Amino acid sequence: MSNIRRVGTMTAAVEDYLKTIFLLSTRGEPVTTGALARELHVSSPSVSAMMKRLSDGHLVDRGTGVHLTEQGVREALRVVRRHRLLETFLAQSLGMSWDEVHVEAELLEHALSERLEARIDAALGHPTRDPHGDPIPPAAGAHDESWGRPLAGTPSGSRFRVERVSDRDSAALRYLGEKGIRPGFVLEVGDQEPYGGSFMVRLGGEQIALGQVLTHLVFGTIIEEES
Amino acid sequence: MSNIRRVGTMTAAVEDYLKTIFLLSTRGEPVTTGALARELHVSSPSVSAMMKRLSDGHLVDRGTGVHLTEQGVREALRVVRRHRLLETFLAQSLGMSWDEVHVEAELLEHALSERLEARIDAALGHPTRDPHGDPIPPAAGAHDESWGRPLAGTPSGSRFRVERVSDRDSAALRYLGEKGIRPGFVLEVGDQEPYGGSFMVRLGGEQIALGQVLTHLVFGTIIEEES
DNA sequence: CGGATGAATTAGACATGTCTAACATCCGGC
DNA sequence: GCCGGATGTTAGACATGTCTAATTCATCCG
Ligand SMILES: [Mn+2]
Ligand SMILES: [Mn+2]
Ligand SMILES: [Mn+2]
Ligand SMILES: [Mn+2]
Repeated sequence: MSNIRRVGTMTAAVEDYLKTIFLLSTRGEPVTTGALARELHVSSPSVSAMMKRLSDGHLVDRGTGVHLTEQGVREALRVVRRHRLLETFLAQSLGMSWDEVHVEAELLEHALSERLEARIDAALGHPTRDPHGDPIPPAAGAHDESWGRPLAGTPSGSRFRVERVSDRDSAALRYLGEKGIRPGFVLEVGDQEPYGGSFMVRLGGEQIALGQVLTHLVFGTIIEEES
Repeated sequence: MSNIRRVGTMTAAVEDYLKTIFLLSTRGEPVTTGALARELHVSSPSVSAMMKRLSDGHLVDRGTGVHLTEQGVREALRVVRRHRLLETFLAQSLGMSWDEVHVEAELLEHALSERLEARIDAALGHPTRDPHGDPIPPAAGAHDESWGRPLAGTPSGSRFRVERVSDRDSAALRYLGEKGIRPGFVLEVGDQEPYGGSFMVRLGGEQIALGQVLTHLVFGTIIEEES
């Protein structure tokens, strides 16, 4: 009856699996039973069972690890699009902070009709990035999910433009947001303090010390010095 | 895993059953297995099974028909509140027409967190009526769900203020909306054409003929002539 | 009073999605 | 070449929510 399913076999669970497979693989991480179980907070037998279902439904192929089929990618992109559009909407139109929107979007993404998706997209002026800098897949056409390089390991003295910040860790997001580290801002990279200490960066005259964990959540590019 | 459930036993299905029981009973209709099956588009054994579960969970009592317990009413009101807040939001903030919002809200109502509910409520300025004139239950405190009287049977010559329009029939809503029949407007009631013909009303100088079905979807009060 | 009718429940099945416990398999190190 | 540990799958169970078919039960009518 009035369930949260849409076309054919697309349930909230299937959508979350597809999305997670997509994100893991575009991050270059191996897509294994274990990785999916960890990521989705389910047991590995649950993942095994779901992979069987997705495979039967021609949404994934199984060789070494799991790979989305063309149709699987298409469905995954639809979910990712809804997720990121919703995050953008919640932040922009309802004033939610960037560390709150992910959890909300995680639920709403499964209940968003195509019509409402189009309305939100239009109301926002067809945005291409969500509040964390994640690219929003277009309704139709190609999508580029490249991550740039992590802030970790950036050589001292370079200038680093922040492009994306991982939205997984809400507390870290809040912390980074307070420090002003958001997509679009440029950091002057300083030294890594010895023995796994803080990573020093400068933003608008302010000196900021970032713990190891944080430098692996911030992605962007090194700006070539225009001499 | 990331399911659409919230506290304890509250699933989308349970929420829809509670809401439907609440609406049937406040409309004064008998709340029977058959009525619920019809209303929710499920078989009667499905309803029987769910009534057993709700009864075990102390959400309903079963004597002649089904009755919500105090806790059942509380939960039902929470769902109705979310539904109507969402309808109001979709209409007001996203420009959806009043015949589109019900279907959307039917899905979203199960995925709305308390936090987001509060945001939407605040953004709208704590509205008390949804686009169809249905009262929005407050987050806490008493709620009045009275329906007024149907337009059908209103004596010729009286003035009738439209207060609520049933949101069940989308096509009828669109039609009524085009004619300008919305909550807040006052109709001058004319004659019922013979043999089950149209019901004639006048709105802002315009003569409108309403079919039988429509006059049972419009509710309001007769205005006492201020002489 | 007995049968037809209709409403509700019971019985039994299935799909989805999860779990734990047990088993299989692979791979690196010795 | 075998062995232990990690990784993954199978087996079996359970909760939720739905269905169809069969049964029960009350009621109404002749
Ligand atoms: Mn999700
Ligand atoms: Mn994001
Ligand atoms: Mn619903
Ligand atoms: Mn409504």
